[in-house]
Amino acid sequence: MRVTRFPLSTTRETPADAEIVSHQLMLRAGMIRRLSSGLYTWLPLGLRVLQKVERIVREEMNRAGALEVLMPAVQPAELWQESGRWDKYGPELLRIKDRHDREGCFGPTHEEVITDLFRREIRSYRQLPVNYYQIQTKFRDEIRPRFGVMRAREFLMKDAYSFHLDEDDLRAEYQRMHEAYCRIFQRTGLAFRPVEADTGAIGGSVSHEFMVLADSGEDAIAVCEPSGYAANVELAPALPPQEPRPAPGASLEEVATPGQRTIAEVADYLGLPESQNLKTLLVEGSEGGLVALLLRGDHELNELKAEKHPAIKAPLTFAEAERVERELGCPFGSLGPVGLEGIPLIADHAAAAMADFACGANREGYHLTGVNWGRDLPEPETADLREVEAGDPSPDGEGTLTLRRGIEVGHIFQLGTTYSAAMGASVLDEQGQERTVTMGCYGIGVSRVVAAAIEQNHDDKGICWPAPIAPFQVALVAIKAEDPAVAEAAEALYAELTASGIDVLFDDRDARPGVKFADMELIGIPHRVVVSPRAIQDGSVEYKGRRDDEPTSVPRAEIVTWLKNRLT
RNA sequence: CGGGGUGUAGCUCAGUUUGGUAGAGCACUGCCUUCGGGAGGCAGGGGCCGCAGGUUCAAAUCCUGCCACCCCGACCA
Repeated sequence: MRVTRFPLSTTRETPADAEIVSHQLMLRAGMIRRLSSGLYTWLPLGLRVLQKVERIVREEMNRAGALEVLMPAVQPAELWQESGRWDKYGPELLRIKDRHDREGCFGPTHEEVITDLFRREIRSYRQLPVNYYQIQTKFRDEIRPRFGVMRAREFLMKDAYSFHLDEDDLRAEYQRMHEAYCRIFQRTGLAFRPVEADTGAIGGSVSHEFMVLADSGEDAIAVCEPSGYAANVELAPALPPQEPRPAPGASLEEVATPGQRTIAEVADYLGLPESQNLKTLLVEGSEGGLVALLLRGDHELNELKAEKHPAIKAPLTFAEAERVERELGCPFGSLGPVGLEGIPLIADHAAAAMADFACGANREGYHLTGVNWGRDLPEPETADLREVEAGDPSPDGEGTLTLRRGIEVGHIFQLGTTYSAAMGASVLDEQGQERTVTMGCYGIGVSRVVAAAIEQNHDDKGICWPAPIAPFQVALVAIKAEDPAVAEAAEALYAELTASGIDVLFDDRDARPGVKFADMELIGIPHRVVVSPRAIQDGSVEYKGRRDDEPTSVPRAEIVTWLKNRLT
């Protein structure tokens, strides 16, 4: 491809509203353009990368035995009513009406459609297992789209759905998909990590996310390097403290703490560490009353853990300040578990292990100190409620956790029978008995992979594409192209490289060298070859890898082999 | 949905306080010079100053309403 036939539309200046580096570089390199909030056009350069990722995904899914289909992006409401998600799914679901007033939606995911397809097409256990996938545009009406294609409303996703007669077969397929995903992300050249994950709204039991490690990632993950344990922090269990609770040493006292509300303020005022303060959070219970959640002052509530507790209403809802004032007569900052009549207490394991602690006195401007479980108030019910922290023991008992950030590029689920049961997807088994099938589902955010790759591979000059997903393999730059000898040499080399199957971007523009170099580096082409008068003189060309510091002189006769050795 | 902010050339932004002929840099077009790290000169093209009302002799600028976008939070997962 010649640059004179492939407008680059690179910019030197960084667009003002792009926050993260991948978004900035995708705009500056001319890969994408925003049409509207969360909606992006892929320009030719960006599309090339997107399609490379798509191709790797497709090849590995096919290799793993999955079958490609293509389902409609627009789906009828009936199917969603059948699965029960028409009412459950929030405003993220873009609902639409056609001219006949029939309701439908633009698909954010395709469990319903695929389950419907399955029940119409597959009759016998002998046709199982089967795994259908598609690569297709999804729409989720994100409340706050941001970071370019990283969290867009419309995006390209590979989604796969497998069907099985029993759980064992599902687990085997799940494992195969797990391996296929590892191959896919390895091939894209990304540093990634599979982590245990929550199943969320999709439902199901077992689930893993594939995280590309990046500081800009929106998810936090807990990792234990020695043992290999890795999980999304929202899921990672915090183990109860090993040491037994110290015996009470102080007596209960009420002290005035005027104006002190937050844990930090109270701890500072009382001269105690935050870990000696008890944090009391009031949330709505599943029966309509309030429930008090108790945490050590320096710990954070894990909302997902909380809302999975049977006594707590899901989604987690904090008590309103007004209601607390009315029912308890004090503000949030003065809440404590002592004497909270009629409100169940649930203490985090670490909170239950505290002794001689401080907490609110349920009276504005006062706190209690020297509080002890079992003496000043009953032993509480305990649960794992807190967010894990760096340095916590790993849940598998080996080593300690570190926290890292990641970008979720893939998510696989063992769904079970949630959809097949609701929608009557079954087959006849060996005995001629009708059996509800069990399902798995497997997603990859294809467009997000592109952004994640940039987050992980860039420098101050621009993108440094991993070779397998680079828009072009080689940049060929002619310097002093108006010199007939240079033009001729560059044309000849371009023809030769193209003929040997190398994907070349030939910068044949009448531009200064600095402009060409800067553009080729910004758009991140992995290999660069320069043809110049000075090199022609001694029968060589100049080679430089995108991450190399210095160029290398390579004999003209050897450059094609030289490149091929580096392309693989 | 709540709070904050911004809308002026394709992009990055001045100009708004104090009303008086719409600007700069980059990008774009032409010519000349230059040519191994985003060149220089000259000459150009490009604007419903987000939209709609209002005040005024006169509005990018003041007033009212609306819209869009961005950030933080909540929501969603």
